Amino acid sequence: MVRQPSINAQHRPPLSTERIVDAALRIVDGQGLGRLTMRRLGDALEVEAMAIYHHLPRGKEQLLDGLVAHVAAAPAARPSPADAAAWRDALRRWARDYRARLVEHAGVLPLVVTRRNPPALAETTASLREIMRLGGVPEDAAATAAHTLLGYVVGHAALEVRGTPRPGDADEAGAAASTADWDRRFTAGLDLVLGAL
Amino acid sequence: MVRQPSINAQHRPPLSTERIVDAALRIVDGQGLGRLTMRRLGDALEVEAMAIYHHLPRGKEQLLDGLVAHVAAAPAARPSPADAAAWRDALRRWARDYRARLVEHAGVLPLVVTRRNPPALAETTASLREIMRLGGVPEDAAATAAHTLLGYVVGHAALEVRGTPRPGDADEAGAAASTADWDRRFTAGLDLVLGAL
DNA sequence: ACCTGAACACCGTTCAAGT
DNA sequence: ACCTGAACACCGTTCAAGT
Repeated sequence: MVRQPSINAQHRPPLSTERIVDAALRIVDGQGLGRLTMRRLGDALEVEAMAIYHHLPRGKEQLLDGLVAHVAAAPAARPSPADAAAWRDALRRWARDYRARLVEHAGVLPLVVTRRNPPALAETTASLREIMRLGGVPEDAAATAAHTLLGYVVGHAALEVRGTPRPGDADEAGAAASTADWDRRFTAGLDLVLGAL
Repeated sequence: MVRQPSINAQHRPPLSTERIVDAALRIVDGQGLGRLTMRRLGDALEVEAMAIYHHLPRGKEQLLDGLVAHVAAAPAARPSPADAAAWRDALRRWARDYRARLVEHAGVLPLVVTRRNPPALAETTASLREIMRLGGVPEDAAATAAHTLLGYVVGHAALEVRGTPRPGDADEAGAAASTADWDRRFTAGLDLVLGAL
């Protein structure tokens, strides 16, 4: 029986930034941000924690930046030329998608919401302004609208997370609002905001 | 020369929950949330870290809850009966005050925004609904308005923090938006939202 | 009742060393 | 180039002990 050079080197995909961030996101979604440690992340990847630093030289800071980028990346699907007049519907679709992604990864929300990153934020608002520019909305009205809409979406997602008891806490079936309540509230508020633009 | 029984016991105010939370807030405002540790907090209070647990049995969790309560406490000044018709102005005042407090304590914002606390959130929205109830706004319109407004205020505050480079980072005088820009954006968006209610 | 000191089980990160 | 192992300087928290 021929001895393998290493148990691991054979049937394990090599480490990569993408695999690392994916594993980190899985830990955060499943166990919460507080349980994301370099050592646990190493375990999940079947690697010593220190191997991660070879791919993320800035360490945990860079890992958290990667999580934010993965969740908050703004793929504001630009409307096809034919739809240009329907910019309001395009904004509505974008808002619903963005909110869904934020709430789905509630554990990352504290990072998305407050990590200082002016360039990433500028990119998001720019893509919103582009939708409105194609729809013929004046520049400065579009700039205000972009910040207002993004603020509402991000803020409401935060309220939803804040207003939902942790699974396993008390009063889970008590006075707390249900998912359906939050859906309704988000839609109602979104209609208000879009109507005002 | 008479020996003092203890250097500290004499001229030091006794520890209290309030003093602890105040000192913690000073550390967070001055150095950031990441530098708030029980040991550093003990130093600031001229006490061993372990003494804090006598006043906050739930430890750091309770400390963070205290910070959130201190910053996000919603003193929605209820309008005097004479002002009841001016509920829109009352909401505007409330929104400006709340936003100012959030931005002033930017370091606590990640906690305010996402710490699960349904009762505290319900209290805030209830006080907003009360302002509108006195102004004669129908119940369910007021409920939607309260969530929309609160979502906008919290979300915009988060955008401001996210869009402001840390003091000492690069491009501080570069492409980043100024305080005046953010003030203008907040006011413009607030007018949009209030106009839609 | 209030605080201390030592200890425990963790962290993130460095660095020299292995392959 | 990529990963490991030991080590360092921290964490939050417990517990017995002091006053």
